[in-house]
Amino acid sequence: MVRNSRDVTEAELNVLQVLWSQGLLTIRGITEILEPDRVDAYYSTVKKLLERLETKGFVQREAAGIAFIYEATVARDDLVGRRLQEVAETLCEGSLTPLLTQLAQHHDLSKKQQKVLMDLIDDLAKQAKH
Amino acid sequence: MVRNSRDVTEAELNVLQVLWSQGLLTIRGITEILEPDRVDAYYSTVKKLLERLETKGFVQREAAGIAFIYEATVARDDLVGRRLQEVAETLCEGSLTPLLTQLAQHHDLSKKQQKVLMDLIDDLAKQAKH
DNA sequence: CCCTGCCTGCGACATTTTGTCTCAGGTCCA
DNA sequence: TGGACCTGAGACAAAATGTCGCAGGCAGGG
Repeated sequence: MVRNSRDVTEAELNVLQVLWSQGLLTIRGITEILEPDRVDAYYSTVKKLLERLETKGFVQREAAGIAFIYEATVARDDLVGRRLQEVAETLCEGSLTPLLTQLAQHHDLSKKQQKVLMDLIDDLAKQAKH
Repeated sequence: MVRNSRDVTEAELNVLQVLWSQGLLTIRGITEILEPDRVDAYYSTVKKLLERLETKGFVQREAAGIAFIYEATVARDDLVGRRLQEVAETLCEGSLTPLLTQLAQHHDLSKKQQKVLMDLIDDLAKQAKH
């Protein structure tokens, strides 16, 4: 019963977003962006969040004077990729085709775009079958 | 701090998978497929899982003689769609384009297929900009 | 030289979520 | 009438999450 523990939790993601948009930051820097009105209390929270992110390998830090400076080691797109992969594995035995199909049908693509996508999917299907 | 509570948990998904592949089933039926060796104990677990799935609207039941018969009300692809949507909202401000990009780059598509996809993505980008 | 402010490591907590089960009470049939 | 099987309601333990507190170190200003 190994728990699923999602890659990044909600609160952790907030921290990551800040790092993605601001680049390198100290704990305090991040905290001031996330909770400017209660930096004191929230500081520890951010610290813990970063600690967890680091053990998961999503951020790294580097000494800078008295403090540490944190930096994201995954890009937003990496995370997107991971999650897609996870969806594929959890629901589609690892195949990505169903994801493409979903994207093709579910959303605001023009008829033509849908056709392009569906053709590509057919293509993939053949390729897999071969 | 409204918790995220994923659509369907691991254990719940197992139940759903059975329903997807077998169609209509009673609690016992599902249990016998999932844990044939300990039906007695696991029966209650499946019952609870179905109960939760029902409140989430992912299965429905119908009286059938003395018992209830359960049926999935979401298809696997629906779930795929939901999860993709969630990824898009959580990481891409709702845009699906990054997901397509990820799919295009990340995986075993031929050069030609990649090109097709990327063109489609460009297309989408233009369309959005206009 | 000492105080204050900021930083760090380490751990505590309260809540929820999840997965598992137990119980008490009905129903149906051999 | 005794099982065998169902159901509703709820108890639990473990783990995940989000929040903080505390003690100790370094560094510059008064």
